[in-house]
Amino acid sequence: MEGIVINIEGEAVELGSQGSGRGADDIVKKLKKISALALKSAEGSLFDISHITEIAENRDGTEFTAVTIDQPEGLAVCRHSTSHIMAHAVKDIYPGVKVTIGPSTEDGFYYDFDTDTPFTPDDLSAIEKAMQKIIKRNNPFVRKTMSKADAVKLFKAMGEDYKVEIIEAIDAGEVSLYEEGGFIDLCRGPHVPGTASIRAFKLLKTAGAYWRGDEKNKMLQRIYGTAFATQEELKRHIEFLEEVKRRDHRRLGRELDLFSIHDDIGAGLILWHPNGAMIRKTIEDFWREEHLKAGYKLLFSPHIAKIDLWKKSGHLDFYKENMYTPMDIDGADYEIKPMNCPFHIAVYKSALRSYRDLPIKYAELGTVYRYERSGVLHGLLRVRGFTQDDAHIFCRVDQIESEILDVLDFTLYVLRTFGFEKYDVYLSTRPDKYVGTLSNWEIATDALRNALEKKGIKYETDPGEGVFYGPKIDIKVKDSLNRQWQCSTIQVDFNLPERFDIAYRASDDKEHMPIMIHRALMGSLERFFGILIEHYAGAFPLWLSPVQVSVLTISERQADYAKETADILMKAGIRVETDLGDEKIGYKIRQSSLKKIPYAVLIGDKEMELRSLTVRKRNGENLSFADINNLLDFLREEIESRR
RNA sequence: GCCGGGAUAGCACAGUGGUAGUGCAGCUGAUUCGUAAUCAGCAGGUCGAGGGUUCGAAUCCCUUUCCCGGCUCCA
Repeated sequence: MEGIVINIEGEAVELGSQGSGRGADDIVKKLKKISALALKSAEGSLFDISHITEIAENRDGTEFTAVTIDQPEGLAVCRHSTSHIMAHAVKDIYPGVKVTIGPSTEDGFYYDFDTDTPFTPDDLSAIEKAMQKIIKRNNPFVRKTMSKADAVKLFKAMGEDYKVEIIEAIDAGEVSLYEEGGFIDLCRGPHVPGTASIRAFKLLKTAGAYWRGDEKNKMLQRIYGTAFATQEELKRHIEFLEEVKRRDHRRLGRELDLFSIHDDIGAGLILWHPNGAMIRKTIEDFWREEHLKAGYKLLFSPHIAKIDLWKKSGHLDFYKENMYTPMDIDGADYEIKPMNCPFHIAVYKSALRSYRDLPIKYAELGTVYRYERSGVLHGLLRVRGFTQDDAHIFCRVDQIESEILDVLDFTLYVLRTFGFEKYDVYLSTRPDKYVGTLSNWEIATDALRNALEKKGIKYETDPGEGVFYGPKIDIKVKDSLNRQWQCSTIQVDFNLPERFDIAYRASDDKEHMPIMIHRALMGSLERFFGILIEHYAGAFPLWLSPVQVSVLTISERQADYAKETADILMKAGIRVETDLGDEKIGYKIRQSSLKKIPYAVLIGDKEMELRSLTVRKRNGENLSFADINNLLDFLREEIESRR
């Protein structure tokens, strides 16, 4: 065990055996003092603190760092251990339950159990109490190893069939077990030194989950929970979850009268109410304007097409489960469209194209219908009928990179306009099953990568995650709560040009096949709208607000003057509403605030006399304007800047 | 699709076999008020839909539609 160095809060401590360095017990003591949860090797693997001597024996010459709960890995270890404690508590209370797996997740942990009687919310608090007791006892987590055969025997004897199945699938001679207060679980580890290392946790909800995520397997009962370094952080997380609830677009959609979904119309089908429709109209106007500026041509295409089109496009082969059953029209089968691409190709094919025409960029707000399983529908975020902000760029291979560069700029500009400043970018490369030539894949993937690098955009590569027809770039925006949403996608396509045999005449006087780039910036208007509602918590910036200004009177004396004022604003293109009733001004302001109208113009005798305007911002701040033209200039400036 | 929970007035909810309720919103009247809820009165329901059990069903049973939480995180 020569040369083992453990970094403890910046101090390098050498682990020695006889004479040199510090003894293992001594180091463990030191580690416990700083509440270290695990040790991390130079290459990033994690180990138990109690395992320190074994580490030393097996891993000479390696450097380790103490990991505490303040590091992401430490928090993950803590959550994983909490899931074990939960399983322990569940087994204590319900001995017949079989345990399966219980990993840590991005913001907590879960454990899946096989039980005939699902857990209720009352069960959760009982389990929590049992967990508190286990934590209080500070049982040490003890790591053991045994041969696969012995482990199988052990878990078979315990009746833990799932563990047996897991062990049998493990590709190693030995497996590790963790024991804590008599509860033994198969686990790779590492774990916190003792149960008292868990300081703040909460069980959150129960859910059904298939064994190994496969719907052919048995449905298990999952319990979700989370754990944090301190009660304070746990409290903050719970407040965050409440904030998420407050911003729920389905709730705000009803409160602000933006959209609705009806049983008798159908699941996953959206009605846009006047307020929502106004926002959509504003988004669409912006979208069209910017596309024209960026050199796109706008298209409209029908909602249905003959089934042969979908056979030719290949959708019937690879997209069938998302398509509705065809309808018979005069003896021919028609399909409702799940995508817009075949129509855009038909427009491309409607004339002979020269290399000089390329790139040709067609854009359409195309409404498509896709079958989604009933259980996955979710407000505006997962629907069955939606409008894609779709575009197809037909270009030569040598144009791919510059087109991608343009699309990236365009995408980020559009996302920024909607207040999305932060995003993560992913480059997905060739999967195992693919169409097109290897050289084309290489050219296209390089083009995407070069474009990202030229822009200096940080990205992650997802190897093999591309679509079968070409590589792609996905952009996932982060909203104001730092939640990630995928909206934008840029995909190269070798498949459709070939299937539809599209061509252009090149300078060599021969026919060549163009490459297609599919791209969507917002993805689907419905989904994007849902994300926007949550991002802004319903308080849209002025340019998007369905009602921009409310005109409120102090008493009914000012009604006529208020009407005049509102009329001037309306004629100037401001979306305005009035509240001239006999309620008190406090009530009217409350109503205006609840509707999240950006500005309220308050009109009393004073304003009427001086012809000045008092304006209350949504946040309570007061502004005053000498006359209505000053207010108009102010509003116009804010609308144009799209702040 | 599957597991669990749910559907009661426009909205949020209470009501476990015996005459359907509360708050907000709505309507009417009073009030005319200066920065987030003035007061009073009135009206509003095939208790998601269909079937069954019962003297009697919002309530119990079956079917069905829709909604909600999940179903990638691999010991």
